[in-house]
Amino acid sequence: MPKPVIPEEKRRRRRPTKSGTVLSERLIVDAALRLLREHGSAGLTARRLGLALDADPSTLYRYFRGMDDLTLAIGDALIGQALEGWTPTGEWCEDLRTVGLRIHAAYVAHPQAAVLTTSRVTGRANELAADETVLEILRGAGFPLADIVRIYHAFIDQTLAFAALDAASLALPSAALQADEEMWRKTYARLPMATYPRIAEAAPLLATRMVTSAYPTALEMLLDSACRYLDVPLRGAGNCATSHNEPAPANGPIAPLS
Amino acid sequence: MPKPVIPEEKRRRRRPTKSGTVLSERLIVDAALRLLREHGSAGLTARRLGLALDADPSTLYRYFRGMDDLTLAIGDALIGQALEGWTPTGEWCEDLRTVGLRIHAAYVAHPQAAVLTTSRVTGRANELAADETVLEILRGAGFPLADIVRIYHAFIDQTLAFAALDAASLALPSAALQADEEMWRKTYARLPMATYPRIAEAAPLLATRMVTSAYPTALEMLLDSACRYLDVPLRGAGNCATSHNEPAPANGPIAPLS
DNA sequence: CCCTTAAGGTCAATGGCGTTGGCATAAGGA
DNA sequence: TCCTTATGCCAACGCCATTGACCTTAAGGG
Repeated sequence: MPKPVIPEEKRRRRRPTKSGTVLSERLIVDAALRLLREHGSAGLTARRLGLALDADPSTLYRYFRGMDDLTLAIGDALIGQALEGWTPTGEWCEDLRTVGLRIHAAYVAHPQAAVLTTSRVTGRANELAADETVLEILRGAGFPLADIVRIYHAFIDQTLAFAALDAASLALPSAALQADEEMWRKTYARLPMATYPRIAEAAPLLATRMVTSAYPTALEMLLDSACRYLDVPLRGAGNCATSHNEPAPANGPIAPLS
Repeated sequence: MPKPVIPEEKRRRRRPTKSGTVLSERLIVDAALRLLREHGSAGLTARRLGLALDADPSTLYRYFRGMDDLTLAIGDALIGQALEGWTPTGEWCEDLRTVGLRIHAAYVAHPQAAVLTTSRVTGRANELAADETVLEILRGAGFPLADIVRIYHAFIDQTLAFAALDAASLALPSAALQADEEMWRKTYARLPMATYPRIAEAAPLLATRMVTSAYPTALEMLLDSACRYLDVPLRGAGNCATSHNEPAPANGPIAPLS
């Protein structure tokens, strides 16, 4: 067992644990999700997981290379849930909206798990299926390939990015979460009009809006831009005063600015 | 020291550490940023920080309530860097673009630190100043207050969300990072046309695009939607087939869907 | 139906982590 | 110069992930 690679699902299930249950990847992932919900995103520990499964912590290393490998398996499960049972209607705008909201909702439904997995790229089946779906929807809308890829990129990363952000808020220990929410009601609401005039005048609206997710709004703006672009590919009159013909001018690399 | 609240910046600096240096919040935060860059986002530990400062780990608790408090201070520093030295031009669209790209860049320049702080709300001075700035820009554009708040919310959360997502990629151990990038070139590029036709046809474009940040594209689409909305507040003909009059219809709460 | 074999459990130990209580000492006001 | 106390240090506690050695028992051939 120094570094004995873990056998795949082709394992001939063998010994039950001392309490009688027979382990499996599925069983472990489910237990992990339960632990995450109950103890927070930092509450998934090998010891606790062993305790929850009535098995020794070291047993987990028969199923996963380490805790990181386990989190990838958890992420795969979440993606799978997102589009489970959904079928496209053919209305590209509606379909894109639904897919976005579903993926976002699936992650946000398991915030503590989402925090650990949102930014990981697994290349597994469920992830591929989701990508294929989005590309297919955009193709059906009639975009040229270059625009399909541009919009796909913005759409999927925006969805994952908001999922991660919103999940992170929800995954905070409840004390910190309440503190954050009350920040908008108390701190921000009582800022002096003299030094923070714009925050002060917007405070009531901010207090109600900032405690919700901005994803629906941002998604709608993205869809809006794509819709209008389908009619008028290049920006006509009445746009931003600044001039640039490409809707997505320069995509910098993710960038080691140091 | 059971729970001896930490005195504020009104501390009369006193003893130097045994190696002669006199500690300060600034010094500690800088050292923390250095550690994060060198050892990754999980590499900031009290022990290592103590080592880097030639001070006992427990000394840090004279300056911060705990490691969490320290991360908030780090986040504050990042926000401060983002808008340092910038002044608005008066062109709202350009200003909004610049502010967005600057905040995004500031976080992405310290990916390992950004991972820890992007989703936290501190309510400190630098954060407040940034919020005030964005609201002021939108007000100057002529939006009514309700729209100011709507767009502000989408803009700031989108910026932070992408910053977090992109930072998370960069903060991965370099081995995992290369693996992710090659995933698009190898795994995705060689998927069978039969089962994944859309991915297959888009593969070359995906390979070059997916390894960059989608933030510039998404930001441009948001600005595009806002710009056009300023001219035509309610959606006219030629929009999405699905009907809804509000650009941002239902903002769900961040949502315990359980 | 028994016997071998190795898969898959358990145990114990290692080294790292955040955090805290007690103690020592030097800085700065008097 | 002396006293107070802010601020540093030390040692210890109870977590954590991971690993190597050992043991138990089910699987599957004979």
